[in-house]
Amino acid sequence: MGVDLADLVKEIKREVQLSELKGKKVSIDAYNAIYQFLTAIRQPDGTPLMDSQGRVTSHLSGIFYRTISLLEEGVIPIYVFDGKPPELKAQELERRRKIKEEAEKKLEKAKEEGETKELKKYSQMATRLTNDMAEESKKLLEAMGIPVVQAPSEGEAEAAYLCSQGYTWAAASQDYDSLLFGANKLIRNLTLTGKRKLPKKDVYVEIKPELIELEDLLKKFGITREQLVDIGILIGTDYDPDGIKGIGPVTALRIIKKYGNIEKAVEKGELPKYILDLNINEIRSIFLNPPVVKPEGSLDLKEPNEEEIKKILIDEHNFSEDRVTNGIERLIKAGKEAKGASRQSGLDQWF
DNA sequence: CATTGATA
DNA sequence: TATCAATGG
Repeated sequence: MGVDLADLVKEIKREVQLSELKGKKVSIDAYNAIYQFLTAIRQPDGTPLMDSQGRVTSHLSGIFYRTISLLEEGVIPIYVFDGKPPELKAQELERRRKIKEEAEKKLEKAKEEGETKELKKYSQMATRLTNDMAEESKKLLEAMGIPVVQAPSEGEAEAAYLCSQGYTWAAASQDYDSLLFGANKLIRNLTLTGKRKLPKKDVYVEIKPELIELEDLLKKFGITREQLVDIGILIGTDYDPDGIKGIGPVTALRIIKKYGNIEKAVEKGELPKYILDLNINEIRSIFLNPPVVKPEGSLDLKEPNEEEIKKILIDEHNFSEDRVTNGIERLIKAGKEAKGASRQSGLDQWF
């Protein structure tokens, strides 16, 4: 979910060519990416890819092939995994859990009635990202020689930190929260095919990677990051999911620009008093001063462990040997070239 | 979502 | 060689 800044961001976002990212590192919110794979990589009837034991493998397919393709484009992905969520996220997590439960019930019903459309819709809604999936994704990436960072708390916060400290050129996620966490650059729709099907119909639309620069956003609206966070709180974040009733991005922007911050706006009677009970300062702190860690290793590509990749994908999850072997070949070749491109971009010399 | 294979 | 539906696990 995350904060819905679409209406504000649309003013300054721009398309970005994958070629512009050549030789650059990008920190990727792993949960965000994996979840995307789990919902998107499915058969027409909504069934995800599964191994012979019925375990879902859509995420492994997505990670394996997309990572290789990114590397072939010269982009070096750094996957950042979530740690322990902030206490204030409990309500949002509970809300999501309930939605999943409802979706599972509706899915069972759709199964009985054999409604293909409903079946697909609810099986996507019922998608869960388990710990096992995250751990196995991490293992696969490590076997591929791709840098993995374990965040102490929110992965998105860590990915933003890596970007703001220059470890990565940009942070990739579908959520705008990255901007509140301080990522200088956010890339949305970091995909290769550029095709995505619309939720309802079987229509495909062109989806191109887009770049949003924090500085452009703040300049455009004449606000600080602190004020952007206040705007987020009014709209609603994972830590106050409902936001303030009746206040969307435009109103929130107007109010914060006019009064400077939430407290002043409440004081002047522009916002209801109950907002002050929302742990505003704690939410601000989550975005402005989140728990993050310096990456342990070098964030450089390593030699792929061919045997380990094959063990995970072929032996344990029934991937086609031909496809995996071919993928590993591409991976090795692209890895070497990407390293070269990284050296040329000069980004490495900072460290 | 990404790749493959059929089609022209 | 380009396009698109089918397939992947």
